[in-house]
Amino acid sequence: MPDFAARVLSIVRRIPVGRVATYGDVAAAAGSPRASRAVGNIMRNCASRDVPCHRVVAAAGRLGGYGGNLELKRALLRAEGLTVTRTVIREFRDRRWPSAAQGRPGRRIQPAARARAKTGKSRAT
DNA sequence: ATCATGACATGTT
DNA sequence: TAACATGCCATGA
Repeated sequence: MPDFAARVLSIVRRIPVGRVATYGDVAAAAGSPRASRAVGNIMRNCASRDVPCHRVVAAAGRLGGYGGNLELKRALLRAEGLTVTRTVIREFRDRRWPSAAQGRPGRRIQPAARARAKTGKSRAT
């Protein structure tokens, strides 16, 4: 269903200059907050140059990946007025996409995912 | 507290 | 089916 992809592209295109969004944010805006991987995949295609895939970064302000030209991504970000360190963006949460809820009042837990995330290993006591 | 690892979730290719 | 430019949580060191 290309809808998702189209939606993602549309969203990424709406990212203003000097601002960045995470795959998760884009995915969430696209309708599936868990489809961050899908977003990355779609970006990888980068069918449209109108899509500033370089403005899409990983969580925590990390750049994430960029088809072998990761430094290019950093350069682009810096060129937009962002401050990027070796691995993360400074003031990231301050430069986050306005629509992406800057305020993160604690992380919501997902009982479902968490229940399976236990790896089934021996848990303490 | 931080880094790394394991596992699952979600969608496209 | 498996891989991927991820994310989140919990655990282990």
